[in-house]
Amino acid sequence: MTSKPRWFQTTAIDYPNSRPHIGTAFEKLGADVQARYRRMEGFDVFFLMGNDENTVKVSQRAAALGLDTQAYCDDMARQFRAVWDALDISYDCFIQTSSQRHKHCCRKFIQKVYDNGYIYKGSYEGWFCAGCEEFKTEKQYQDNNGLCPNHRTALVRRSEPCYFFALSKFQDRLLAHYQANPDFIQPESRRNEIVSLIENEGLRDINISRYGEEWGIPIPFDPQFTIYVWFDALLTYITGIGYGDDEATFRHYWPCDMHFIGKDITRFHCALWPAMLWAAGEEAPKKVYAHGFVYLKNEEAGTVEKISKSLGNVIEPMEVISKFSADAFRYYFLRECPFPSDGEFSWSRFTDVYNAELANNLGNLLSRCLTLITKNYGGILPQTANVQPQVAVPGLDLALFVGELREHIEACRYHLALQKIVLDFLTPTNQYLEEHAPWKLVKTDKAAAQRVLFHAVQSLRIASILLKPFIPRSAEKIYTSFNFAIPWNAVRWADAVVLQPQPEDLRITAELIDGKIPPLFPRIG
RNA sequence: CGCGGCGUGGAGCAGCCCGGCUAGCUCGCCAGGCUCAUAACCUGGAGGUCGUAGGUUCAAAUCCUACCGCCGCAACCA
Repeated sequence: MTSKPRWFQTTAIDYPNSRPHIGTAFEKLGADVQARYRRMEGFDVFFLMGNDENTVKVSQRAAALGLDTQAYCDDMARQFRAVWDALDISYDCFIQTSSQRHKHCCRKFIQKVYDNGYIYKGSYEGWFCAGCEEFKTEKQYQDNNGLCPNHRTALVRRSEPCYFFALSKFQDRLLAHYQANPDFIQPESRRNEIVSLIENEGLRDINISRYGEEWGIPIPFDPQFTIYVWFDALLTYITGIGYGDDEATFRHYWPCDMHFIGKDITRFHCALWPAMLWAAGEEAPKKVYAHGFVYLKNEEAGTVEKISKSLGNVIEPMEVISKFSADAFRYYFLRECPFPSDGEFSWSRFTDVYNAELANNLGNLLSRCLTLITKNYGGILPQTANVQPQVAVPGLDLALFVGELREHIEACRYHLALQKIVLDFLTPTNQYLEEHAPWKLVKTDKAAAQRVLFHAVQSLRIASILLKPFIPRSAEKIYTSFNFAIPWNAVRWADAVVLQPQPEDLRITAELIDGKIPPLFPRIG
């Protein structure tokens, strides 16, 4: 293992009932920015993702399609990964809960919790539908006047044996943990929610078994039962890094630095999960980050809708990626939808943000710099070797600026980080060009115009570094358009602050067509 | 009284916690400028009862009270 500080992060694992939509992607994007940023900061990053397959609904869905459940899961996992790959999500491992490795390690874990005395046998009573072969919640019972929402047949009161996890025993310890670790649940609003929930309602022991299911992980100490999907799903976070079969790797990365989850499953991660770990003698994760949701803005109706299959308003990421680009997709959601709270998607908003900030501001800045240097200097700015560069933004304290961005990124306020880059850095650089007008200056004082361009290009270098976690491909294109000394792969976040002379004259290395670079972000018409 | 969030010029937001310069920003709109650039860029302008009604204060978008409206969560919806 390396001596670098390590950074282990996960995203929630997804049900492969259907393909991922833009909301699912939102979470992965937020996590990906963090992972990329941490790598630039020199961390030994491990980024875990996966699919949650041991649920009855998955086997039902497979059966409906006439497929073997495992084959169905494998195919869905392939499709999920195809989307994540297309979005440049830089995960290190993708785990399927139907994998033998996960099942094996999962059984080891639950056995340990059982041995430690936190699992006991009891019976679960509730409203059961014979058609669905599952219990319905009290709310479902009431909403449907005692009938099954699917079968319209009467629900029957039924009790069956089951195993309980003694969650209630951890209530005080959890509250103490929240108190001692104020950052454990982020953002703060979610933390308040959980704390008040536990203080007001308390925690009950939960049923962690299902009886008579074929699909799922059998409980080692009573194989007639399978493990409740949540108990099993959460365990990916440790089986994915070797719990139970690769002790060294597990010890290296655990406890997790950040679990990225949706705000709807906060309680599982903030209450159940730490309790499970403690019950097995392991440490709780360091931080759980519950991000907001993406809703759809219905432009005709002027309303905001939840994304759902039943409403038929699902937008698949691939639709946006193939129409525009992965970076356009990334930029929109990271810039326009606050990660800590909710955001909205609409095609017209997408067009606005893309045109205004990516095409007109960033892309155009690159174009004008490249063209000016090519036309007037043949692509090389003479006598710029060993010249001290300056920031082309008057009054900007670069170190302070980059430091503020760092704080935003570490708190997952990506929208504010991007806003700052555009407003406080890119726009002023465009203004700088306007003010010094090198296209005019070059006619009277070629050396002065050359200095203006030299400094303006520094902005592009800095911006590309700062944007690397957000829009990696475009950032690379910008950076590699010039002969900057440090290779792209070796660029650190801190390099954004460093203004250093280069041994060579600044020159354009981008591939030009008729002396011009094709627009980085062609405007959407 | 289940919990939580929101309501600021046409649209989207910031400001509110720790009241105080002419309520700030982006998009859109209008008028100029520039012409290096992706009809892009730059400058200026119009447009606001800061949800409603009270209260506290020399002073409230900002604090207090009530009400109205919208939304999310409510233990297998990312």
